Amino acid sequence: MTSSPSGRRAPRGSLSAAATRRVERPAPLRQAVYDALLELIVNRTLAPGQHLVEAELAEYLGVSRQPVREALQRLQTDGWVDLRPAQGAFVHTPTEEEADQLLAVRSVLETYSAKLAAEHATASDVKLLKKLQKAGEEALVTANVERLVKANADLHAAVAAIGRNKVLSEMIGLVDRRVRWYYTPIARPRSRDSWNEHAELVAAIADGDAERAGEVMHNHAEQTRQTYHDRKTPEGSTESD
Amino acid sequence: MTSSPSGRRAPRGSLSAAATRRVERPAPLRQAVYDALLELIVNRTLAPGQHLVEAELAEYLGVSRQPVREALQRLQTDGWVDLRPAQGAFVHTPTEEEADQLLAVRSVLETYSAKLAAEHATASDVKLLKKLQKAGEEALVTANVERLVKANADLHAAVAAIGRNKVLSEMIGLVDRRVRWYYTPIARPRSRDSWNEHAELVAAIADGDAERAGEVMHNHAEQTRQTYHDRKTPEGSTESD
DNA sequence: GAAGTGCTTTTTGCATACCAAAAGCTGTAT
DNA sequence: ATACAGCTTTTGGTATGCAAAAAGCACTTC
Repeated sequence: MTSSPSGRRAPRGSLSAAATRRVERPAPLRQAVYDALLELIVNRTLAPGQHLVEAELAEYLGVSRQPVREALQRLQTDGWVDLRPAQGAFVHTPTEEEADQLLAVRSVLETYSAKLAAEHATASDVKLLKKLQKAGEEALVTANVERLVKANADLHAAVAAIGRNKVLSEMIGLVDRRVRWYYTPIARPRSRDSWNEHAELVAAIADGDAERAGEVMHNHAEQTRQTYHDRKTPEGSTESD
Repeated sequence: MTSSPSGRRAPRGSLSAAATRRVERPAPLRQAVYDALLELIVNRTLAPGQHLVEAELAEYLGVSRQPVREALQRLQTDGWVDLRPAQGAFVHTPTEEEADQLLAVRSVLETYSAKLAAEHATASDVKLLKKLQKAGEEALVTANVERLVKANADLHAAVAAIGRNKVLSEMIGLVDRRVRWYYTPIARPRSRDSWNEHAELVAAIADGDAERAGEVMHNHAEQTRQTYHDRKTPEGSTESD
């Protein structure tokens, strides 16, 4: 029972190099499961409407039902799956209405975020933004959709972080991820305009012009919303990848 | 998909009077536990910082650990408790910074909500608002804090509902509840002003004046925020502004 | 007496097993 | 075929066990 001298925990006393990192997190399994399932949902491996059976997921992921259940419940509160009372989890099927509402909320949150960013941005913040902007424009020329989407997400996240409002950042993170899920399949043609607007946004933030930053972001978000609407009624084409 | 006209919705018996009620919900236990714990937190039975032991809560509530765990995890994602990796749940301790951030987010969400309400309000919507306004003013004369808080919450929720944006409503619900948790203990002196502003808001919505409704709501929220700040600086404070 | 040390206890996190109830499916009798 | 009955699958919850981590305690040592 009390075997081995395995109790050689890190020295409690003079921490010495302890400052570097907090050792290793036990890495809560449910979090890993959550990430895995979210990935599967976002990349359409698990299709909207699909029934997710706990036991299957558990076996597939090599864990027991418990962490799967907990992950599914969190996925529900974040809007990725629907938990029907006695039937289990189904991948959420986004409706047009819901997408529009999400885009609207995103618009107001991001607009505020841009204002805050303009008010708080330091020189190094601006530097980071310009770096991200450049990365985005490079992705633009390679026409790599995945990279573009990521660059876009990174820039928006950076703006939110600069605003120094964690509550806001977190919300934007949640909303944006879902919006991106809906929007990604049709994101192609707007990229160029989008990054021009980003450039304008970065400039406004660099100038510390909150009013203008907010305005630019608002227009940016509304453009996206408009694009979504224009695009959504061609024919039910499932263009995946 | 579900639009198949055949509607094979299991007609087990010809429904008879089934239309009235959806039978009885199986009543998901974790939800009941969630509600119970939230109530205990909000009314300060469980104090901020307190360590919540799964087994204790389970016994206290007469359920097993599992639903308690699930409730605690949802309480975490909603910001009511902190789940420390290997130590369990602690009632969240709100910081001044966080409260302010929450108030700021609430402000922008509510402002948008008011605009939407003004755009969408029907005659019966306005009627409801006026009813709630009246209820609030009655609570005002009785000086019953609890009733006042509830009336306030009801009115804001009604405005959000009128806006017809579910995503927004839900978010406002989450944010407002937390704000109220922080704010309730100091809600006294502003009630009168607050309800005057509510009256103005209702009037603007009734007129369908989105611009004005948004403005009124914005001022209303910012006033609340200001009150919160004024109140929490009794003596020489370290204002980081 | 103070400080550092190991040991025990507590609690979480996950696995496993089991069961009742509900929803879905299937097969059979009429 | 249709309606009914029974079977199967799946959830939601209980109970239990256990490894690992944190906290608390007691004990030794200086």
